[in-house]
Amino acid sequence: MKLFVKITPKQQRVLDFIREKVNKDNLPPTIREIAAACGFSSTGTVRDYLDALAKKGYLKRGNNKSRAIELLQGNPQKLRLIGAIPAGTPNEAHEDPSDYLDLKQLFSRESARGEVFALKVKGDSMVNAGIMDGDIAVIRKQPSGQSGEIVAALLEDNEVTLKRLKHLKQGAYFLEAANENYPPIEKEFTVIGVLISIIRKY
Amino acid sequence: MKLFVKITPKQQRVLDFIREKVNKDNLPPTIREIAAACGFSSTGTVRDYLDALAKKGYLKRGNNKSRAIELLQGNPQKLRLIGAIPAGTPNEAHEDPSDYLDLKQLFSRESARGEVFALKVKGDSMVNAGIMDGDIAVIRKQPSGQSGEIVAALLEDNEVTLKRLKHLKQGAYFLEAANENYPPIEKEFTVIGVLISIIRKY
DNA sequence: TTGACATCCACACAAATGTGTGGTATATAT
DNA sequence: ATATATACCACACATTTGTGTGGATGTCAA
Repeated sequence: MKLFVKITPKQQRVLDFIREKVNKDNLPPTIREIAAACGFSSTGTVRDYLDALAKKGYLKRGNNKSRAIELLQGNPQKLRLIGAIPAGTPNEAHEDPSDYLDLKQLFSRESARGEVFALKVKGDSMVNAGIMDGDIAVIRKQPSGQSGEIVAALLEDNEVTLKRLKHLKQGAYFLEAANENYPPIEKEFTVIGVLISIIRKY
Repeated sequence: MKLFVKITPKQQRVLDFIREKVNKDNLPPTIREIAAACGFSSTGTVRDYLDALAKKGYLKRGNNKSRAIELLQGNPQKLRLIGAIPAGTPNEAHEDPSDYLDLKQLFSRESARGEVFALKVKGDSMVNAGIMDGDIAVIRKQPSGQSGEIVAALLEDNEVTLKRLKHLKQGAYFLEAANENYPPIEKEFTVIGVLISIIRKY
């Protein structure tokens, strides 16, 4: 899949119409609606445009489904997800669903059950785990965690903290920071959930 | 059109399925897709449900148009966002709208200003900036960046890398890793965008 | 000159799709 | 009693819709 493929003015016009329809009606147009709007007399022409735009990564098409046009750029819900560019042939258009990051689906399963909340991280006690001051930690609510998992825990003073949970042989637990300047917490604490995601905004 | 009309459990089930489809695929379902999902053997049954839900103001229907179902009572996908010093346990409900993280709006502003894409981070060259192997970097496409900003850059060998951009006095630039094991990159490179967010899933 | 790409067309066809008609049954309110 | 709403079904039908096939022309790089 090529990265930044230029789009021709005519392709831009087709794309603009689709975007306009989606924004206005919340419903992508059919092939014939595009043809009528852009002045094409053949459905095949529109199909060629859609295939070209899909190949360039501007939209995604469904198979044999009406109106199955999904915009990928200028649409914050779904982002193109690229890995390291393989040196050689970077121009295949493969329909790998893992090529896209769907923001709506990021936590859809968990949040549908209503057991997810977000926690703003304060301090640098987890910097060595890549968790920085100001990060947003997404937590799935649950009363315990496995050893090594990063959990949100409620301390005695009603403060919520993010630490790595460690099990001891005797069934005891403690909380370990990912920063040598912070001592482990062995006092009483309650696990309120496990970390499932970190979101940071710059 | 009446609002706040009660709907029956079965109507709720149909509505939930539509909402799920719209959130997941950005495409409303067809009548027959609803029938299959909700266990109806007749398309007429679904039409009756859609008419009932439309009459109650929960959705709007188009005429003779496929998938023309427009939800009128949306569900913003929001997460409770609590700070590090909560006034109580996160189980308590305090309904401040600023206490919610709206996933749909996470990158709406940035994507309005330009194209946004996601890049899967490879390697540990930015660990000291809290960016780890496997993280998803959200990049706003732009051809340059300010000194100190973390940018995605295209190297000579067509590899995309994430580094901190540094300006020199003479108008020259170089890329600096956030890991002392990696030397700065002063060879030819092209900035393709600036980092606006990091997303990590556990 | 070959190939890839862009830019169009016409027409056919199967499948998908919304709608229409005519039922059955239960419950509830007027 | 009558009307209204809910909750289904089967089947037919006309359209809508995406796709397939087979062209055409031109540009541009290798």
